[in-house]
Parts: sequence; C-alpha cells; structure tokens
Amino acid sequence: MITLRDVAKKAGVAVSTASYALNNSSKISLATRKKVHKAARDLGYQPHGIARNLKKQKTETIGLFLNDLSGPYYSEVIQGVQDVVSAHGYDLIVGSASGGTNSTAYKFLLEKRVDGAVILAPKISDAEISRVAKASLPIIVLDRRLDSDYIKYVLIDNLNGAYQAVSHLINRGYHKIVYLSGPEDSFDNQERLKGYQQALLENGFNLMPPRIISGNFTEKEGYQVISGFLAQEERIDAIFSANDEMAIGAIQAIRKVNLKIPDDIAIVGFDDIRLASYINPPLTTIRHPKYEMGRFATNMVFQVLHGSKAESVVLPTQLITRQST
Amino acid sequence: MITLRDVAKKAGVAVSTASYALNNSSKISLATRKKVHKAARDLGYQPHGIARNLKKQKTETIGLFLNDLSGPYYSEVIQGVQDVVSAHGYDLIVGSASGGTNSTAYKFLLEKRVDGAVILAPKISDAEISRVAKASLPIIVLDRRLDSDYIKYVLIDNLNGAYQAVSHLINRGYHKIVYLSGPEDSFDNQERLKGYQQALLENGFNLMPPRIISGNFTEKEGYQVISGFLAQEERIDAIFSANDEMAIGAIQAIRKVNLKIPDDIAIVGFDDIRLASYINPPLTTIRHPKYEMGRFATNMVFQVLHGSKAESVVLPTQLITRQST
DNA sequence: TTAAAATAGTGAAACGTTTCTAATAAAAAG
DNA sequence: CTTTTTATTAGAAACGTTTCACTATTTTAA
Repeated sequence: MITLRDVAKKAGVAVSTASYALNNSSKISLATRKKVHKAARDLGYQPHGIARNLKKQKTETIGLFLNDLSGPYYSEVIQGVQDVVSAHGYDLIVGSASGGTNSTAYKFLLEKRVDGAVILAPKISDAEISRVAKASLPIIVLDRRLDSDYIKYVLIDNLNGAYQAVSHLINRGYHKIVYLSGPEDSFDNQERLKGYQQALLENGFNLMPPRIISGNFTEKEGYQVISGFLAQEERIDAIFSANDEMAIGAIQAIRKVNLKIPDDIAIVGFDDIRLASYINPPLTTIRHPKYEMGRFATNMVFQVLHGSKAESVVLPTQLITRQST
Repeated sequence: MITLRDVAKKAGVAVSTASYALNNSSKISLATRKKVHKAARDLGYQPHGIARNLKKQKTETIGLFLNDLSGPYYSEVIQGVQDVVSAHGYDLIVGSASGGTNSTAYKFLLEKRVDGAVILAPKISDAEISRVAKASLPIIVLDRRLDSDYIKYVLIDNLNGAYQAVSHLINRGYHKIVYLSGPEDSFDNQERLKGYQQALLENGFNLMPPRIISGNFTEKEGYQVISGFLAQEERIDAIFSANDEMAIGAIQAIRKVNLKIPDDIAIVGFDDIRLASYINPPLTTIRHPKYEMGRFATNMVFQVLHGSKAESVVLPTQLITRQST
C-alpha cells in the first residue's frame, strides 16, 4: 500500500507538506505542490479514507437504515435521500436494521461510522435511537413520532389518509366496511386504524361498527385472512386495507370466490405502490409522497449538522381513485 | 467521547490491558476482565469502529454497489447478498455507483472502506474494477464477464435464456418475431440479442429475418417505440423484449391499438419481475435466479477473502409460460 | 532449592492521516 | 544594517484502537 509517507519521500518533502500539498493548501508553494501531485500520481497514491476519517473525526457519509433492504416500497424514499446526499457532496450508504441491536444499522450508528442518519426501521427502538443521536450524529426517523434536539421526524398523515379512504367508501355508498389491519405494533397501522375508526364514527348512523381483521402487511397474509373471512357467513361490502400489499392479496381472495369488485366488495389500499395500478381491477389507494419524504428527511439531517434548527413535519396524502371502488 | 483510555483509567489498568480484556483475551485474568467490563459498562463505552478498522486494516464490511439504488429489480439480489454477509458476521452496505468515478461506490473501493464487493453497475468500467481489486479486496461482478485472480463473475445464461424465449415463440407458430432491444452497450442486451439471432438462424427457413427495435430497458420507452412501430404498416406477430419493463410498456401499446395478445401479437419478456404475473395478460418471460446470484457472488467474495480459489459461474434460466404467448 | 515455564500485565509502537507549533529563509520595514 | 514580517517547509502530536515485545510474578519441574 502506498501511503502519504511514500509520496513525501519520493517528492523529497515532509509528510506534512505532502498532506498540505495534496489538499491544495495555499501554504505550500505552487512548485512543491506540483511536485507532490506528480509523485502521488506516479506512485498511484490513494488516500486512506479510514485514516482520514479517524483524524478528522468525521466520515462525510450519511446512513439510510431500513428494516429490510429488499422492500420495493422503499425505492422512492431511497432516491430522495440519495439525491440530497449527493447534492451535499456526501456519500450515502444503505444498511439493514434487521438483527436489532447487532444489526449493521445499530453498529454503524453506535460506532459513528456515519455523520447522520435517516431511519425507517421499526426494529430499532426509540430508546436506541435516542441513545445514539447527538449533535454530531443527527437522526431523522420516518416511522414514528420521536422528537428531541437531534432527532426529528418526517411522517405522512396516516390518520388523515385513512380517514380519506374510508370516507370515500362511505360516500360511494358502502356500509359494511372492514379494516384489514397490519401488525398491531406498527405505528403506521395504529394511525391508519384511528383514521378508519374516526371516519366510521363521524358517519356512523347506519354503518356497521368497526371491525378489524388482523394481517401483517404481506400479500400472502392478505390473501389468507380474507379467504378465511369470506368463507364465514358474515357479509361485508368493503375493505379498507392498511396497505396495498395486503389489498392485492385480498383482491385475489375475492376474485377466487367469484365475487365482483367493486360491485360485491369494494377495496381501497394504502401506499400506492407500483403494482396498484396494474392489478386487476386497478386499486383505489392513498398515495403519499415517498420521494419527498426522503428529500425532506435528508435536508433536515444537514440542517442539524450545520447547527440550525429543523422542524419535524407531517406530509399530506392523496386519494387515488381507481376501479376497485 | 469515552475512549478506551477512560475505561482503562477507571478500571485502574493499562489501556493495552483494557483492550485485551474487552476482547476477552485469555491473557487477562478473569478478575480484571470483569473489572474492565464493568468500567466500560459504567461509562457507556463504545468502541470506535473507525479507529479499530485503521489499526486492524480491515472493516469486516462488504459493499454491494448498484447503478441505481432504487431499482426494484435488485431487491432479490440484495437479499441473497445480505443473507450470506450476515451469516459470516460481516456487515453489508449498499451504495450507488451513479456518478462514475466519484460515486460512492468507486470511492469506497478506492479508499478501501470495504473488504470485498459485489458489483452490479455497468457504469463502473472494467478498467476501474481491475484497478481496485486485490487480495484484500476481492470483487465479484454480476454484469459482465471479467475474470482475474481477484475478480470473478456470476452471470445468468442470457444467451440461452433468449434462445429459449425465441424458440418458444417459434414453436408456438409465430413467424415474424421482432427484438425489442435494450441499450447497445449493455452486456445483458448484447447476449440476449445473440440468443435471439441464434434461435432465428437455427429455425430460419420461413421466418422473418432478425429485426431490432431500439429501446432502453424502461417501460416508458417500450410503450413509445412499440406504439411508433405499430403505427407503421410493417406487420409482425411476436415481440421478444430484452426485459420485462419494456415488455410491459409494449403490452400497453398493443392493447391501446386494440390488438389482441397473444392472438394478434405474442410477447415474451426477460427477468420475471414481480409485475410480470400481475399484468394483463400475464407475461411469458425468462426467470433467472436473482437471489441465488446474490448468494453465489457473496460466497465467492468470502472464498477469495479466505485465500481459496473461486470459479466464475453462469447460472441457468427458466422459461415461464403465461398468457402472453 | 533452583531453573524453567507459565501467567498476568505493561509500555510503546503502529495504522495513515491532519493540523498545531516551530523553524528557517527571504523580503520588507525601520 | 538590524528588526519585523511574511512565506514556506518541517517536526511532532494526535485521532482511538490493537498488538508486539517485554517485565514481573507465580507455578511447575528437576
């Protein structure tokens, strides 16, 4: 390995001089600067990033930590984060948070391998996030309402989105609306449930009371629990699914028993994933600005990093009407 | 920041002792080991990863570098890589290669911030990869045929897959088969084109000669170029698309002009992305083992890292027949 | 008992940078 | 001419670890 020492020796200067020269400090005369650059080029010198990080006590890297790297859902968020990070001349690394306290995510946070982080990973607890956040490592969370000096959140208006969705069903004349739920400990799910309940309550004269079917956000589970539900005699005429994945599973379950969507059963999802508009029938759903979430969050990371205040924010959602309702 | 020095002082031992103790070296008596651990716990000591990396000259981190972090296509590959990396107790970071030679990817490779890498990013040139690979930084490429001591590839059998696809069309009785191409400089595209040509050649008696429509792997482009093509008078009865994305665009273009799939025009894609089975009509396509690619590649990284030989490999593909043919 | 070996712990160097402080030489000021 | 300033370079410490080489103590073997 070629080190700065080698370059300095070859150029016939002190290593400190070599360092200044390569960083183009004006302290060093143009002549020696050139000499050093040449030596570096000739030797194929590459600065050792880790050594530099250690000395400078910063990495110029922002981490984006997700529960699961392979969720297609995340790609727009990632893009938003990436764009802002690049614009600041920093690097982005994406890491997994699965494995909890010995995940890559937690380790990188703890060991200060990044200068800031955006987290969308329920598996990391509030306490853990609070423990590692500091002025030199601000954290923006995308999946919970957590707020302190160095922790801010960017959320979507889950409650209102769900409210919109259910109101839409009610306006369309559906009376027996069931909630296809995500995991109970999911923040998103909790908020969406509240929105569902609120909408029913406010319009509740001749509606069926709230009714929850438990799922876990996956297509497969959506298919299974709705299949099971339909096999019973209880009749419903609409489903509000806590996310699109389960809604897609539900659609398949409904079609399987030859019920018509939306005539027999209407369905609305949440997220507006890509598949939503391709499935048959196309899925009415709640769109939220995933790319913007990424951008907002990352801008806030840099704000805090630069010493200014950042304000947590809740972004609005939008109802996308398609043929499933 | 709490350093090892602080822990050592608090425990009343030398910093070397503290280090050995925390790493549970048997050189240190159980008593002092406990004492040091307690001191560390009391102080909330966290080892500084970067300092350790510098001293040990390794990071225990594997990098996965992609052209574009947000491609949904990658998610299975990522999962395969992640699983193997975790199994070895290493960390995985995913980084972008966009921006070429000053991308995060290239920087991390150059500065040795990872101990090994899996690359699926045509934007990084062969020369650049060759320059950075070494015994202490083996690289496995997923998007080209590059092979040296420290560089191996894991590819899918693009040529044969394409051959299967086109043969399938021919067997189904289609005679006028056009190739909807990806970018010309794409390795995958080149191989798939060869497979297309070979299949035509071998069955070529009364078939239309090879005919290429240029695209760029995106759905939008697929829609546009096929729309344009259909507006001309030239008649065809089948399309082999270099990937599913374009095939999906093509399907929409075909349906738009009220042609029937597969009666008027059949279409087969490549990749078997998730959407392929949901689109209407479901898309016949070539499936390849993306998850396995990730696993293979990552296992090879560790093989080389551990000093043993690894062999580049080409994985087989599989024809998935659906209603579009 | 004495020599040899094992055990427990220490000090200091090293990893590859950056940056503070000092030193030298040349130029400017008095 | 001396003194002060400026420009350029050098030396050395520091970042927080790990690990080599060594010392001092205790145990075992002869």
